[in-house]
Amino acid sequence: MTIRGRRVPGGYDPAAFEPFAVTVDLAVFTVRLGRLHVLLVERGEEPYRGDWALPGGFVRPRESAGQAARRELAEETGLLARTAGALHLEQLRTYSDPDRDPRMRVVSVAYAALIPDLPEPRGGGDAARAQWVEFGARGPLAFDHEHILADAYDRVGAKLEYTCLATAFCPPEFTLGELRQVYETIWGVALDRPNFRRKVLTTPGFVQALEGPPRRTGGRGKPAALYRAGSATTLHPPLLRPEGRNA
Amino acid sequence: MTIRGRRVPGGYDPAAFEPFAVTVDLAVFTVRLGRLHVLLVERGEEPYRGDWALPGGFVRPRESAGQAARRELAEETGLLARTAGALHLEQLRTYSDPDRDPRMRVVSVAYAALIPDLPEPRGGGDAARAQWVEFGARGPLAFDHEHILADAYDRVGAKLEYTCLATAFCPPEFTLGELRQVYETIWGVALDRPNFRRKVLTTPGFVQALEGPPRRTGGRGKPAALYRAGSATTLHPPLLRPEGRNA
DNA sequence: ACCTTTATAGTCAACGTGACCATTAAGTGT
DNA sequence: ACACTTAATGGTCACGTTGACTATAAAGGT
Repeated sequence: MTIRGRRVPGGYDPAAFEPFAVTVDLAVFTVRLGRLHVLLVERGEEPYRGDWALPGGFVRPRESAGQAARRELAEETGLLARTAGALHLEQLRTYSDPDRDPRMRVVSVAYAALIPDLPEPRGGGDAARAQWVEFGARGPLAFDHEHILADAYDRVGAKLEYTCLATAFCPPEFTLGELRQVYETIWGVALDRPNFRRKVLTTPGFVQALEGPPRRTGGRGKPAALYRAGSATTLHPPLLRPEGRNA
Repeated sequence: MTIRGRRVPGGYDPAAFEPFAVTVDLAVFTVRLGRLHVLLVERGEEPYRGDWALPGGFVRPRESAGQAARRELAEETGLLARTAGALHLEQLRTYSDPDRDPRMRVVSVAYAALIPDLPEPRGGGDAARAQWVEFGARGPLAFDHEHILADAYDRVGAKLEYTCLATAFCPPEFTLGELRQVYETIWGVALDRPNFRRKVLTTPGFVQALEGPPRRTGGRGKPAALYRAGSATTLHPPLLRPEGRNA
């Protein structure tokens, strides 16, 4: 069978059905002032006009979902231009409930992104306003974005345990206190300072000490040594969160 | 804007583009005779006619990708009818490279399925033949299925470490030796028998001892006690594979 | 000066794990 | 009948990691 000059699988004609739209949705996280924030846009149209939603948009005919995610993030927030490579972007999973969008059949590939607390987002394009909203302090989100965001949060929390992902929330140079605060903020627990330090420093490749004598203060207290993210990506053994189980 | 009686997002008309097709691809694993096997179908049409491919098919307009995965698995193999709930099905990730299918734009949601070595698959529908093929002993697969299968294998191997997933490969009643063989087969390593036993039995909810005096032999050696899968889904602490790092 | 805050150094016991060894209970081969 | 093989099961022991905790150092605030 041939449709629009392309062969399609026998016995099944996709053009006979109503077309699928494919979108990407982004759960962009950052840690700001010791609190987890999510990047949200305010919807300017129906349905869900005025509600918060995850940034995202349609995948174009000649790009992959990952490319679409990067493009949308740049378009709607201007983040990519400033942070360059200092960005962790990871595919979460795909949401395909037939009724997840009341207008038409939309299959959405969700991504989670982690960035340091440097940039200030700016709204643009379809998204009237893009803002950092504190996680947990927001009304219900449009579509199934509440569900997506919850999944993204679970994934990020879990990946902190066995990967070096936490450094993605930190600027290029950071103190161990800042790194620890990432864990404490996302997990919502207090970690023992000396134990955390020991764990991080004895894990090869997690962080890399900056030799220069420069030290920096976070406000009060003794100045801390500076570190950079190391070359390792996974933690062996993992840094498990205390007591509470994740599932 | 209204298309086919449905409102579509302003400024972007999905019908103006060539439509996306959405498919599911399945990486179905089982452990048979101490070796990992994958369920593959032989392609009956171009492109890749005669090559092996992962079972899968189009997502229909009124079903989710997960429902499509279950339906395709049943249609192409008849597995679901026999194994009922004894099946672990998990979304892997979505593959969306624009050129992954030479015929048209196809976005595929990949799933991994784990089943015990009970059923015998039967080809049907589009799939001429569905067969268990030993993992690693096969020619290149069609499309990007080689890539999908490799990702699925990595995921399964990793999840054995921190979940109770291994029991999904076992029949309802199994011995600790059979459970251990699942790990050894997929990880490709030998595990210390007493240590494995201790780990499994001291992890609450991993397995549940069957009180009846029934014992069973796997051929030679002392008969082993039988167990059922427990209620736990995650392993704390994890059962890490020896030495070699996964990444 | 004294307190608060944070970083850093170190100790100690509990726990989990890997490496072993020993025993039990079946089948196999002579 | 006997030794040999195989696999399950029971147990020990040393080591490494971790959680809890104490102590010291270096900054700012009052």
